[in-house]
Amino acid sequence: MAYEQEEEEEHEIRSQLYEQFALIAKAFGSARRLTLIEILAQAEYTVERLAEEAEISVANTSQHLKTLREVRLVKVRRDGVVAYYRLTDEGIFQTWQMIRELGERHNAEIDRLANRLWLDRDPQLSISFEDLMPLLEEDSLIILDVRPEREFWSGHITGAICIPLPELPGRLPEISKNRKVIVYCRGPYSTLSDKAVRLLDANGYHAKRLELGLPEWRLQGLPVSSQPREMLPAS
Amino acid sequence: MAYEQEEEEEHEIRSQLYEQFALIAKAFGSARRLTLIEILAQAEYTVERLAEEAEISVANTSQHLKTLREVRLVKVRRDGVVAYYRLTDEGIFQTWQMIRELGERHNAEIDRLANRLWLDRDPQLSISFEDLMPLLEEDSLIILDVRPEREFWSGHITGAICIPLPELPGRLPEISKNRKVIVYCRGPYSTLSDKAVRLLDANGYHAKRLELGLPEWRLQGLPVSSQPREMLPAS
DNA sequence: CAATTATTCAATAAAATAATTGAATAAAAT
DNA sequence: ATTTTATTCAATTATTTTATTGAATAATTG
Repeated sequence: MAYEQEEEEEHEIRSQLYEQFALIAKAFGSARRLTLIEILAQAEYTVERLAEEAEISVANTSQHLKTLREVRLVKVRRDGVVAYYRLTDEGIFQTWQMIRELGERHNAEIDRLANRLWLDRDPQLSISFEDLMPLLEEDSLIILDVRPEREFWSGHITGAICIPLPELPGRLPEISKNRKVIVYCRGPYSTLSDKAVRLLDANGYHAKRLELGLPEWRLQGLPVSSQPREMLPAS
Repeated sequence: MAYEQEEEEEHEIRSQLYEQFALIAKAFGSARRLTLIEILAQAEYTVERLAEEAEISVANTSQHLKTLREVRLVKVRRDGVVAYYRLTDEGIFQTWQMIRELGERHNAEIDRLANRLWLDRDPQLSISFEDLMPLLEEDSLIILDVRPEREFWSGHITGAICIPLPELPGRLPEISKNRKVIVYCRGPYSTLSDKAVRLLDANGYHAKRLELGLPEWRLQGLPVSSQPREMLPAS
């Protein structure tokens, strides 16, 4: 009888414990929150700028950030009225990446949607980290980061230059035509670099797109440079 | 205008894509489903046996398995009326482990609950994989797997012997008293090995508990032995 | 061929989650 | 001291998710 009761209680504790783990998984279980996580994997952001990047209303973004905060997936620091959000640690991005890879391996619908997103992504114009490595020796190579400036300063491939996509058309003259250009952005589902490659290609440049983004580059232990927070631009 | 519309459409596709990834995360977002995943990480199971192990009703277990199946976290094979479920690949357990580690790192409630579950787990009687390695040379060591037989045959530490916990009291004579015993089970939140260590200890054995379970051992690439499916016991 | 067994399905009621809207708060700027 | 700005909160409605119960299905066994 006492033994049965002990078993009962143990089962109850374990249920509560797994309920807590489930809360963490649930925090990843929303398209909007995954979008926020993807952006926060690039840089610390304020609620308003984050909402703008994610194309979600500010109030809704704030609510989702609250959910993420409750299970400690994100942290806030406050500077006056302004709240700066960032991922708690590298494990958050890693977990998102694992979920992403599960989907890529097993889910046909994901395959279909990814291909629609990549309609005009030419596989010939893509390059993996591995294939880039030997080319890094040549100094005739330009590595171009087309993410928003704030993301670049928060961490970029060492040696890369920063021209955010919206500014690229006006700043083409800054790029020498006789050097190969390698463009990268946030990750496999970000199309900033696709658009940059198309633009460069149309203007007679020899440009390729890195298959993965900065967070994946960092996770693989490849060289990243960044600016201390105090020196970051406002927006 | 056409550009705006293109942006619109891209946003829509990306939303749908992330919705798919969210479905996968949601599948991990239930205490009961995590319990099922934890058990399926040990071995293939039928619905009924799985329900029994997880202490969930059969109908409810079947429903949760359906959810897991829909996002391809589990696979079924059928043999007559009997359905055998198993995890689709190693990535499922890895993802669960990442979520578990996130919780352990950041969630105080999880810490509190784990400690209640481990009330009578003596840290002195625990040993890590790393610390076990040098001891493996001594052949005076007995490695004891106290999980259900089906889990043992599906994969166990090479050299281990199998005595399921419920049978242990009656089978103590099989264990030589002058050899150290290392007991293991499903993982850090399984208490089968705690109970075994307590029993052995009370009977004059020198027993310790492995901190992690078989799935973690396998994931680290340590030596595992198993029996082909056809040779597995029925229950 | 009836009975048994393992699994799934359908219906239900309760609970949790989502996005929108508009208001509240509180620091900073005028 | 007002006004502006960034963020959060509260209320609402719609939707989704959950566990239970009891029935349906379909392969085996007697």
